Amino acid sequence: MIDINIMKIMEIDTLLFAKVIADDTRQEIMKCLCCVWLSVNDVVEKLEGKVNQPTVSHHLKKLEEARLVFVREEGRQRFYTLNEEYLTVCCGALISKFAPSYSAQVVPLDSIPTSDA
Amino acid sequence: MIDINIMKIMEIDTLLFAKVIADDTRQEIMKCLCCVWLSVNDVVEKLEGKVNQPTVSHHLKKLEEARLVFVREEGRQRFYTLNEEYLTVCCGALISKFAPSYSAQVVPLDSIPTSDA
DNA sequence: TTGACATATTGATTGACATCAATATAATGA
DNA sequence: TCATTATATTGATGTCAATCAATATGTCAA
Repeated sequence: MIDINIMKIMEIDTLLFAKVIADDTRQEIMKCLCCVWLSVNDVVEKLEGKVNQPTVSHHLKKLEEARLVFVREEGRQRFYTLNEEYLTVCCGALISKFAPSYSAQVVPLDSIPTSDA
Repeated sequence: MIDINIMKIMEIDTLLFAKVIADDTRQEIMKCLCCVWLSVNDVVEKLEGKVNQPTVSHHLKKLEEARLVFVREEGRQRFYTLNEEYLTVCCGALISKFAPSYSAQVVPLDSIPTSDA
């Protein structure tokens, strides 16, 4: 059980995770999507003209590919929300990879999501 | 006491942190510097021709600016090691910012380093 | 002081990617 | 069916950053 989870956290692509969160606009979008479901246009409006719709779609796609958001389709709209749990697991993977001394006290081994999205 | 630490974790620039770790070569260097002190040339050799010395110096500078490595000068050599604690704190800052629901169980509030490097 | 070594800096090149305008696709209502 | 709305895709452009060769800076030994 624990072994499986340790294996899973090892498989996490810390480079992909880092690259996806290493963008200002993307971090702003993540902040918007924390704890709430928003449509693409909701996000565009929340960013108040900083970027326009295709750019937001582009970033949401990146976040989706990195499993950092959940998507729910509803008619012609797509609602997104942040996958806080997976984000936490990725941070745990970073610590487990680069700060093994702090791994034990930090990584929540029993909250790792399964692969079937 | 806890308040001060919470304040500190809030001040952490999660965008800078993400950008610095969002590079393959830099992650390899970080892996090399985990738990050991290495000189610049030691790192160059460990990377076995992947990049050359100026590139390694460049990356080490970035890591130093982001407080992710400690430096010790010794004669004409400079030894580096990964700052595992600060890396852990940065991960905690990410979680506290983007996954507040998981913040409590993950962030090690009492292991935040002081500003005087 | 001079030569060898260790690291940092500079300038040029290149590739990756964020952004936008324009357009395509898809769903809904009249 | 047609117009409208919501989102995605495409192609072009510009910017940033990784990399390297060459060189500078700083340290040690003889």
